[in-house]
Amino acid sequence: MGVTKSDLFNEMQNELATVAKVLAHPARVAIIQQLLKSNACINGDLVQELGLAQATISQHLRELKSVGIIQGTIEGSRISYCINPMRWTEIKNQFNQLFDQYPPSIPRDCC
Amino acid sequence: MGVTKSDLFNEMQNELATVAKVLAHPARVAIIQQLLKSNACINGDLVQELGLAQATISQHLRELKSVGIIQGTIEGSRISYCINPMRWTEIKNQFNQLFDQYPPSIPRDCC
DNA sequence: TAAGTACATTGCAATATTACGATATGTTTT
DNA sequence: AAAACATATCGTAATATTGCAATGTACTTA
Repeated sequence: MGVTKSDLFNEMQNELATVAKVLAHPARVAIIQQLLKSNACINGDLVQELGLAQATISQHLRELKSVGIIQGTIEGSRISYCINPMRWTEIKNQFNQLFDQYPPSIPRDCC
Repeated sequence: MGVTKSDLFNEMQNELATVAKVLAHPARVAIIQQLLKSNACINGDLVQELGLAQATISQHLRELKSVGIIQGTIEGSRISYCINPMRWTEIKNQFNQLFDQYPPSIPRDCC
């Protein structure tokens, strides 16, 4: 196996899981935080900052791009990465839609 | 490989990634939503609700428990699962600490 | 245009995840 | 105590992820 049965779940559940998967690696969290921190848009200086090989960083960047949370613009021979503001807000809201479901308005008697 | 170099990253990054990994499966999102929805604390009725085998659900429950987001209490021969309120808030805050870093107070000129 | 720089992609080895049948453990009912 | 439940754990097959060296692609500078 090793393959998720995504047809069993609704779109919200699958989408949230997909985004969470992208955040589910410390290198990718670190990359995001670098982009947040750096005044100028950081590119492959990430290879210096984090201690991973260039190929590995590139792979992580691709996954971050795959859910649209970051975007890259070609800047001569370099590539400038940064947060995609629209998508950032969307993702933030997606998570908060889940997180704000608790505590429920009607109290529960459980546990 | 297949093994994350977690020593390269700080605690916040590793912890957020660990929690995100637990949310990174639609079945686990679905389980959480069932626990949120059900007035009484749902147990292995989850096997009925979601279309997965009992062993699979049990495995997902264990992962949710591993980060403390849910807790189970033995109720006779059954087990009653529910959200752990403290941990829920902690996790919500962890994510929002990241999410609220954007947009930055000082505007950026990038992209 | 050749050499250098920056980044992406490919290919591969090590490890992790997903799913489930089978089985173990513990509880309740008969 | 035996049978019937409820849940956890084990073992295993299929697939996914992580990391990197090697290589490809594209721009820049000499």
